[in-house]
Amino acid sequence: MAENKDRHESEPTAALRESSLRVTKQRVAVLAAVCDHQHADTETVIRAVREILPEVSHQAVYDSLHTLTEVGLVRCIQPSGSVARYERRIGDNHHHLVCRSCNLIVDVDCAVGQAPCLTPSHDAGFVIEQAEVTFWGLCPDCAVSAASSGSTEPASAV
Amino acid sequence: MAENKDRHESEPTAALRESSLRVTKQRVAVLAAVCDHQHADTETVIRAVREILPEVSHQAVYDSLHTLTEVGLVRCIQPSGSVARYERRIGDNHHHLVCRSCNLIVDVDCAVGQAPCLTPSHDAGFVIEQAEVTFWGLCPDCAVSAASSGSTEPASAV
DNA sequence: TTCGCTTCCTTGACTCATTCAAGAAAAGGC
DNA sequence: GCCTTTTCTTGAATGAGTCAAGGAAGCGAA
Repeated sequence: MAENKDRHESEPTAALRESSLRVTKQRVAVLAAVCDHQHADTETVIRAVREILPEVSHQAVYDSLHTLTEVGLVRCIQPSGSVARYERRIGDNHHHLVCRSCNLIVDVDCAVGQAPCLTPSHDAGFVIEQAEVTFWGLCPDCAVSAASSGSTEPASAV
Repeated sequence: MAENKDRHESEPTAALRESSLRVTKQRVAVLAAVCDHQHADTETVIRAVREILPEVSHQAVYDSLHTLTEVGLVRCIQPSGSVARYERRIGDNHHHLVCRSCNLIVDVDCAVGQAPCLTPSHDAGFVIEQAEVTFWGLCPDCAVSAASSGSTEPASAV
């Protein structure tokens, strides 16, 4: 228990200090929760944090997530039709596969090296900072279900 | 006025019929509004529709937008942190430039021909149907403001 | 043109993620 | 340990979007 907690706290604590943020147990817990639950939505983060700090307010979690996003310790992604989701993997240029059926999100490395699709055919005069690529489709499980049920609809069971 | 209205109604009407949808004045007006206001959010569409049909309900606009999206007459996009936005240009494989400062959205053609970034380095077993690419940056106006104010912050004036 | 079935629209209430605001509590430099 | 500043708690509010029921309109057939 204790060693588990220590393992979780040491890295987030160091990360907070490196970013010149005050180290509060709420922030440490939020950062650890995002580490443990990749692509978690805010509600999942709140539940995870409350396993360690039962009395934490949802506002503290929202504030922490915003602050951590601002300094770049976590990244916020929001596929169409989804609430905000957070991930700890940052800095590398990776993108996301999203399952249309079960909403599973999976990381994928960039297809074309470091700066993948960072070159639109015509940039309309924009100064481009970042390319965000989302692949929509069916995850392996849902694809199998759809195939075995003989249609592209997600299968209910069997 | 009248000819303007006719010009707007004839194309949407035909499009609705081709998609086997009932032609209602609400749907015609919604489709025309999306044509006239590329990347409009729902509120903008409602306002535009009410210039023609002052009594239209917001629910009718929501329903129409959903139906039109379902049959593929319009496309719904939702950049992170933005509400749903709709566009009439569909079928081609184009992507979007979004200005971080003023939220302007501009279409860009696909960088790599027809199926641009449709090949992630590792597909994790997903059956991929579509790649959605969003380029984040600064539009020409905001880039100029930022440069002339000597920082990357959006300039307030001057 | 009228009839009748089906789909669509209006009305009004509701959900839920997210934000706002004010005061209490905690972090961290001295 | 003290004091200032930042952060957290509490509680209410906002706003995009959804749900549900009944009335209205589209459109194919007669």
